[in-house]
Amino acid sequence: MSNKFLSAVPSIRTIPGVDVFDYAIPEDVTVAVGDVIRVPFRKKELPALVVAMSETSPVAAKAHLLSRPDPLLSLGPVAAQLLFDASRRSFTSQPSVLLSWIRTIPKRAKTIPSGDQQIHAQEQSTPIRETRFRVDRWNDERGVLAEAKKSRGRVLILTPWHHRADELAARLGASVLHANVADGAAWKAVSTFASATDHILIATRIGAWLSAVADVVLVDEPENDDFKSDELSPRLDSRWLVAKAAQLRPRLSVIAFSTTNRLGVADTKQAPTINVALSREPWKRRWGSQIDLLSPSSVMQIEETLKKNGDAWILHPISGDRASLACRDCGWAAVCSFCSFRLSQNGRSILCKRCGRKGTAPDECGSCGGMDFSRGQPGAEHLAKQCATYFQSDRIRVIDPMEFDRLAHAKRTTDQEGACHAPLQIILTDISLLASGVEDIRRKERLLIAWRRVCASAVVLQAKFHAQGHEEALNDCADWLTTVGVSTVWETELRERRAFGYPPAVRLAKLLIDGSMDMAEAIKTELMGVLPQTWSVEGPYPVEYRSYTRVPRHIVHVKPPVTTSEPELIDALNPWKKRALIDLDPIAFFS
DNA sequence: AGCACGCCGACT
DNA sequence: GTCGGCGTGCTC
Repeated sequence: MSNKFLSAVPSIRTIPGVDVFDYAIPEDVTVAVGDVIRVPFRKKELPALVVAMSETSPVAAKAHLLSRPDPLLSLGPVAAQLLFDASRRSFTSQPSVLLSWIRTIPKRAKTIPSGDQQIHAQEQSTPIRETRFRVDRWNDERGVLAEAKKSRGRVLILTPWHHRADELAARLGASVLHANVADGAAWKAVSTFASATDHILIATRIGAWLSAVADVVLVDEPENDDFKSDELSPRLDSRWLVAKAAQLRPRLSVIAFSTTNRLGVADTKQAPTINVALSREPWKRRWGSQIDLLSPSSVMQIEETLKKNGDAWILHPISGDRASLACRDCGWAAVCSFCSFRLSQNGRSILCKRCGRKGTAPDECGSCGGMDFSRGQPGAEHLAKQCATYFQSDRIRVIDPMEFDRLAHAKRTTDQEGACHAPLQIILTDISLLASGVEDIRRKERLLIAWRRVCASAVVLQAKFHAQGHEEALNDCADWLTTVGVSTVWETELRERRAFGYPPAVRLAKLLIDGSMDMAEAIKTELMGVLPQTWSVEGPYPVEYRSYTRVPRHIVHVKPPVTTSEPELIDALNPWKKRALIDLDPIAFFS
């Protein structure tokens, strides 16, 4: 009765350091590294990824015997390596990372027929590795759709938002994977993709790890910071996963599709010029309009469009009724009880835009007892009510940028199906709102990217675009639509970041420490004692806007020289992963 | 004896 | 990070 052993990473949340568990298997059973199996764990059965095989085990005495470890899926050794690297990079345990990849597997999931060898890479000509800059990333003759149809093998398309994934999947007749896909369907998407020879899967960032088994990865808008997870999700960047998979698999093709090149990446002067039918109008103190947020000229343009049986979309980047729930008398602002983000209001209900939790608006100010919450800026709901009363038309809609993106994609599809081309007028209430909620140092970068994204959609929709806002921002934004304009802004931005010591001009790692200032100071002192003299350590900076119920949080900045490699940085910070959440600055995509 | 609660170490 | 084993202490 001789046994051998396999080492597996179970799909479960564990603390850093609890990574791999050994199980005994009969000598004559074959299991491969990268196979997904079920293992007993405590009182449960969990999905697990086989990461190593061995003849002996240091924990042989307590290793359970798996008499029939039938693989449910074979992902190949690269998946195991990618899991290891992703875990190191995110300073979280391998099981926790795997849990974000494979949540639950249906009870009745089929096992792979024994002896059925998976093919993990197609015979391919030279792989493609490039970023393409396009006004219309999807429909361009060398855009996402064309490339997806042309590609052979397993094609993984990554896109930032659910609605885009659904839209793309519908257009390509392909399967889809995102957070709203139910467990059973998600497993089906993953297992079908991993075991198919020719298949297209559209996924949001949660499917980025599948680049471990894909033949071609197409990335829609990798420059988009919305990709980056907030502090509640695993600290993994899908761009990083794709780049790492590409590094591990020389035959993998990766094509990224962008409208704007990222700040600080080598490919300057590549952002395409966007020829949008643009008019601009600076805010005036009193423009005597019937509608709060629209100038008389905007109102007129809408009326003309409606007269021609056209549609008017008012882009107002504040969703809900009010920008935030803030007291007029004392300035107190309601914050989410879970994540402490400022809450926005929509009628009587409140919404946290960071964690998505909903609730009912408080009756009175939590600080002074006042009842007037009108201090926040009017939101889209508020504006929509005014517009409905004034224009008396159902061809007018008030939308935020996310909804705009969704509508733009939907309308493009119906237009292509031969519907009539009614004229479309888009009004942007205030350009600077496109970058609201962004820290100062990155505001211009975000504004430029968001602005170009909106304008590119307007071009694709063949719409007329009217932008309101402060004079200064409006003056600049026309230049941002040109190749030269973007490159000029990026140059000045980089100079500024250099002056203020901000990424991407410097490397920056953030340690988020939950605890008192003293505790954060202590960690800073430790860091300074251990890290090389050439690295600077700054802070701790207290994090504001945290509710009383939560422990205070402090941030320490670690700035190694720009020449420091990623593995060096990871190794240096690794000892602190149990006492701090560690964020490395996002990497450049194929720089 | 039967059960609720909470602490603390182990999970293979 | 959970889970669950086990000790404590309260109730029937």
